[in-house]
Amino acid sequence: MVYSGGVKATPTDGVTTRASTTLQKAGQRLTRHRVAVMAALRTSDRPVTADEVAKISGVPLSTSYRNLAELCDAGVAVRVGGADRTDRFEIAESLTSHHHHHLVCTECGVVNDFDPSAQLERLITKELQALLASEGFVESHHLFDVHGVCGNCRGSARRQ
Amino acid sequence: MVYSGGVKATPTDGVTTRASTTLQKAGQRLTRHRVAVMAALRTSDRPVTADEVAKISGVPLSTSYRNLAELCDAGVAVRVGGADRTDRFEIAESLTSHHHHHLVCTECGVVNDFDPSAQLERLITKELQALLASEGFVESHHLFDVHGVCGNCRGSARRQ
DNA sequence: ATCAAGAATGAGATCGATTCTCAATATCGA
DNA sequence: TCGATATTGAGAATCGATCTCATTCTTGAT
Repeated sequence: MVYSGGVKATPTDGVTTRASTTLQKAGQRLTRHRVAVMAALRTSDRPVTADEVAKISGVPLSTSYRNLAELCDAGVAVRVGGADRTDRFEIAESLTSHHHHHLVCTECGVVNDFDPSAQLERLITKELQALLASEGFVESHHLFDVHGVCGNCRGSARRQ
Repeated sequence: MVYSGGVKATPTDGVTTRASTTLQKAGQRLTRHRVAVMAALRTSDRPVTADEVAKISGVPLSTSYRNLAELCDAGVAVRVGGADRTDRFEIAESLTSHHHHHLVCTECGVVNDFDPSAQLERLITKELQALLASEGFVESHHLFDVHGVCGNCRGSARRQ
């Protein structure tokens, strides 16, 4: 068994650098595995499962789960719920500066990103202010998820 | 063991009547248990878990799960994902005529309802039209969920 | 560089929500 | 009433996610 934990690795771009900094501020070490997991998250343009991260990054599944949870704790990643029972993860918007929402396919479970208009976001922000104050609720983030059937699944349904 | 399945029960209000009709149109029988499950859903002003439904209605857990799934298939109920791994269920908006969104507490998992403004809904509808067409995605419904910490959990955190 | 204290790892065990199984029982139309 | 079909319920099975713990690595102090 080759043990590869704890090996220091080098970030290679802006988002990764910020992610690394955030991680270390949260008191977590920047190991090769964590960098690999972050890279896996960045590889995809949509939220990925822990299993996918493990396959993409070569990290063992339990480490993938553990590191993803730690990245979420540190605010580097966020957990995205979908239509199936499988959690998906993506880099936090605070690091990518790219606010977006999700198209969730209720057939295959895949989650894709889409961008909201500035107008919609302004209205959402405005509306939430009053609501949250009256409820005593402190928002961490909001999700605007559209559920339905994606083009792929509609195609395969027609072909049957 | 007392077997109580299949006993016909009587709906008592508009929503329940419509739910019953919908269920029967979907080819499912209107048993006492199903009525009890629907009543349990209506009892609460927020989405409830299968376990809660079982406790409220007195229906066994496996039957609660099965009937909730059937109600969802029939379009009488919908499954609401939250911040924990526990599914919650509520009566479909098509039956209650009450469109709403969710405040999801990331501490205790409880989901509460809130009402969006008509303006926000109009904008959402408008925005989705163009998007979905271009993606080949067919919407079944959309979720606008605000995640954060509810007043209760903030209170108990402060008290510690 | 060396050492001790603490962090990370990984294979597999465990957990827990949900689904499945199947014999017993009920429903419903003819 | 009868036969075909649906529902039920207790527990088994499933499976994604978390936990365990011995091993190995990292890091700061010396």
